[in-house]
Amino acid sequence: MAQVTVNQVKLTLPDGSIREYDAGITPGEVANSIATSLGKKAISATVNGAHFDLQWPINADANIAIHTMQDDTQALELIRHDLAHIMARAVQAIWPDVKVTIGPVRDYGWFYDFDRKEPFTPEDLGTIEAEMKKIINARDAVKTETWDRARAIKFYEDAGEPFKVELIHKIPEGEDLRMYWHGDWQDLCRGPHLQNTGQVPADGFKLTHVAGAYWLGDSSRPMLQRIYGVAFKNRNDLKAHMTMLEEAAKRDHRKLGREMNLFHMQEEAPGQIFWHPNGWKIYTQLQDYMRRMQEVDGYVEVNTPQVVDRKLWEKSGHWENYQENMFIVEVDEEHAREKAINALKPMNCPCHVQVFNQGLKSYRDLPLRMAEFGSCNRYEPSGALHGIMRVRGFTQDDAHIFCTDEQVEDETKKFVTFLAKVYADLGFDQWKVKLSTRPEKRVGTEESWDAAEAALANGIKAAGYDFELQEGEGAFYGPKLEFVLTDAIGRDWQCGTLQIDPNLPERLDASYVGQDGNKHRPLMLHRAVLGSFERFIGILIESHAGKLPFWLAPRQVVVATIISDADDYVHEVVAQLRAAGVRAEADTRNEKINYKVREHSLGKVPVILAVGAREVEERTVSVRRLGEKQTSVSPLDDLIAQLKAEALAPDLR
RNA sequence: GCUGCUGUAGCUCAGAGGUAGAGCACUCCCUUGGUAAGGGAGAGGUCGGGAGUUCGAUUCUCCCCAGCAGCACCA
Repeated sequence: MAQVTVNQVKLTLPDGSIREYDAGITPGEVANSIATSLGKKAISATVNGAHFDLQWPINADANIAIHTMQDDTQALELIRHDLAHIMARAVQAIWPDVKVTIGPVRDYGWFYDFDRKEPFTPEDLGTIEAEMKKIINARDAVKTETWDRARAIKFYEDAGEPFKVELIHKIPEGEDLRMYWHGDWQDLCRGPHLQNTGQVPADGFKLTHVAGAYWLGDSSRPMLQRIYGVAFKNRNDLKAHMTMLEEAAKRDHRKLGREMNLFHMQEEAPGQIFWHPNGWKIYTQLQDYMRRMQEVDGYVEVNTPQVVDRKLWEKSGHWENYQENMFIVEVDEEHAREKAINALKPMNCPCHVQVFNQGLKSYRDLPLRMAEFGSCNRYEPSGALHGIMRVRGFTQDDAHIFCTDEQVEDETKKFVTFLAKVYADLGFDQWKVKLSTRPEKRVGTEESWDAAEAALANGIKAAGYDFELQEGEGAFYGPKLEFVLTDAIGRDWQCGTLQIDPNLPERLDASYVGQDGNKHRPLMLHRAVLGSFERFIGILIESHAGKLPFWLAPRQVVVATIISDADDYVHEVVAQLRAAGVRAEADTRNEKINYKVREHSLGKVPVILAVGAREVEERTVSVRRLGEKQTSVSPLDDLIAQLKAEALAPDLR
């Protein structure tokens, strides 16, 4: 008699106990075997670190942990992923001719891309939500199978789903394809999923908006319609999330910029900023601070032209590679001695090499750290513009460090240390560093890339920081570091950067005389700490919700009268504060103190001094700090001494 | 640049095929009030720009510009 042998697998549970099962056992069955109640509560499992569907077979010894809805990470991933499918099913139920594509989970929710002629309207979102709730209430079972490629392709060709067919062609040969069914609705999907649609909380999700998105992220491919949703385990979490978004919207620098009268922008100069006195005060304070800091750190400051002949841009390579982003200036023949085509500089680097190239440089001059608060203009695509964070006219706190290969690592360490000090001074403790390595299209030898990438990695580690790797994201000439801050609603913005560039010194023929008496080519490190003043100020405003630290606040003190008999004293107080280096203004308007306090509080003025008969009499002021309800009375001289100290920039304290 | 949405007073917004309205802000008057809006009066708009349909367009249609969300881009 033939003996049937079934392989056994040993599964190790989180408590360390080991159970044996027939190979091919599913996590669902394992959960049931542990306890019926666990079987009912189970939603998925982690098997050797991978997130497993309850229906997937386990064919080898493994560590296993069964998940329930109590496990937030897994529960939310499943809920959001199932909702992506449920939404796609709802859309196809309402509009059967819509083609489906992909629908991944993302922060707080998911999206799904559809191909449909007519645009989805905001009203459609409500219709889709209602249909989704029907599907959830139907509690349809979720089933999964693996299919071979040919069968899956045939299936999607018959179903008229061309995008799915294309996706399958992108999946490596030999891999089985996992098919999922939510009820009778089918999708190609990696999984895992919940076991029935009813496990998704019907009141914990919301469709938020529709937007275009290119198929496969490729702008030469068709544009699809992407519907975004957010989902949580219950209604309260959803509500909390929506409240958080409302709060974030209040910190939007575009809104605060208007309310605090910092700047404006208008149609005639898209992507460029009209700085008002208040906003410009922030800007100049920040610039003064950076200038002092850079001087201490061994930089020299230069200033270079705005409008430069195309000849230089041809030499630097910008004319060929960057022209579509440049503002081109053609000089009218009648006014020009010779007809010339110029461009507004999009970057400072070529000009800095011109400064470097004046006179002979020795190895003793290196590293040469050349800084400029360089105004640049770039013709950014219209859709990329965003408040003052992404603009067409901006000023970088730019510098180029001319140095030798051997100096790169030390310069990197020095720079990162410098940047960290600045960020800390400005109130940023949370920032990310990304190291972008060699891209496919590149110049230079493998050895030089090895060395450059290692120098950056070692430099940043030596400074005591960790980095994320972005493979293949470097510039064509060299690797780079990006220092990333986050805005009010969680969007990342690159601020600081450090890039190694052997290319531009070569193209523009920069050289120094080495110890050996021969000419050598220096490396160039492009670097910025804030990135651009415009973007950085945008981030500053959002992260402080407009309540800037005292030294940066454009309006630091308002001295407000309670009665008009206090006018003279108020003017005296303002004069003394100004003499002490504090930005102070008088508010002697014929309004009640309540009104004045409200207005200046909304204006984010950090200190309001109220003055009535008592204060005049006693030569004191009543002090109210922004955000505090309580007031205190202080002798005028004491307060002035205190605010004078507070008004100092961090590096001057 | 692409898809969709939006554009009415300084700001936030309502409105309708018959050349516009609110609140706040602004100006003036009354009020001198002790910590987040005291009262009254007044002034303020080529309804983003251009063309078309119509007796008549700010409203409907088309084109352009700008903004917003996302995608793409980001030397």
